[in-house]
Amino acid sequence: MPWSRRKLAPRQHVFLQGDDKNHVHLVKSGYLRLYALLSNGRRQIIGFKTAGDFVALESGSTYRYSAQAVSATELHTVPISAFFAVAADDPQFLLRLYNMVCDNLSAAHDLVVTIAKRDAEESMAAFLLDIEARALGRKGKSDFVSLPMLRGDVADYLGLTSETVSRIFTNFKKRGYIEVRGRHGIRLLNRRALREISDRNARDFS
Amino acid sequence: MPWSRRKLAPRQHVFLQGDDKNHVHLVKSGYLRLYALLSNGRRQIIGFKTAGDFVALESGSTYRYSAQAVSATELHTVPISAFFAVAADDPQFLLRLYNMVCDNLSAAHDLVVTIAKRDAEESMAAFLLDIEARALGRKGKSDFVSLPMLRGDVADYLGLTSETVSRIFTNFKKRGYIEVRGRHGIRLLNRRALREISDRNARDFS
DNA sequence: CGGGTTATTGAATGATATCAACTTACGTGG
DNA sequence: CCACGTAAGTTGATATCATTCAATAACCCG
Repeated sequence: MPWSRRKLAPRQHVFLQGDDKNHVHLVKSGYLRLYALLSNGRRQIIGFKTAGDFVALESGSTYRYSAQAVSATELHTVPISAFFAVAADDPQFLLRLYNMVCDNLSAAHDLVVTIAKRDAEESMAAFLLDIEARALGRKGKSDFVSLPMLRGDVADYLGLTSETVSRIFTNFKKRGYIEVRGRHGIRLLNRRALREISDRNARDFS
Repeated sequence: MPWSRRKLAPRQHVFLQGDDKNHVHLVKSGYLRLYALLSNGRRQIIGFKTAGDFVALESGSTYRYSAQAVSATELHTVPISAFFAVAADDPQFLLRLYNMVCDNLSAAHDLVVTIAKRDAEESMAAFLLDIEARALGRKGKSDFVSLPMLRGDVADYLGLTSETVSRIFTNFKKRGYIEVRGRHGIRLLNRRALREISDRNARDFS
């Protein structure tokens, strides 16, 4: 399968919402944000992609969202025709793609659940636990996790404002649940407490 | 492919979150709600399914959400092993499944966007337009559309409360945007206005 | 070290949840 | 077929929490 390498600087776009979809992308290193620009000008981030993740597996002839580098990012790009030509000949491969999209679907459902919590603290706690769990596949436990995205990215992902995100970071710090190092380093000190917040009932009987 | 027919009364479950996933389902008539029960007891509806829709195409060995009949529903049920045996032998069929899951993924993204609007009126306007568009495939224009689900379902779908949903219905009625007949009939009288609400900027410069 | 971007903090506003009372719709059985 | 009873929906008052606007502080790149 033919592919080409591509390097992106922060803020550079892989593609824009509405572009003709001619390629599928595989992230080799770095970090991407996928986002939709709403007609009202707001931005909804629908996911982040990191090394090993495929981008644009969905059907449709145009991209439904934009993909932009958060930090310096390398990716491999494959013409979509070649990609699906291989897939059509190799049911095994197609099945793997199928499962990847299924995983994306589950992730989207999780995002719905996280957003709809309607309590900023709950959403944030769930987000931090999720980010750490995803990173834990690579690193050792109880270590600092990299948070490459900006506060505004977290906000646009969870449906909050960057101020609220900032306030909750501060609040979690004060309560000793997390430790923050610089802008992009975070370490969870009290996962249990975060899990309780993430799971707590809005109408609490305490 | 072997399949069996199944009839469900309102409130009856097709399956529960956490059950072993042994079957795939195809809705023949009626209406289903798919929902996740959160650890805090709240319910997040992640989608509704109607005639022609497949349920449980996702990967994974257990159901990640529950499926329950809203109104009397008929469906065809296929053992998952048989289903994927056929799919593995028939790349054409597998590709169609792939595209269906992709559509589900897009729908989930749309839901994220709708919820994250964070303005109840915007979410509701988008919801009504979406419901009508989906139903319009079958019926003539400017007609009453069936809204089989309850107010509480809409609320749990959009991340609101049933009271808020109710208030907005009333409000849209008063403004002449919609007409409501009984509990389950609705007709959009002013799509343009609804679209403007759905698309309006929170920080409006008017 | 300096400039610009990003993040934090504060005060006030406003939208939606909550709690509670009341009304309507609808299916069931008489 | 009508009356009734229950579940669903509506409406109102209040409280809460996130947003908004604004000012300051920290970070990071050259």
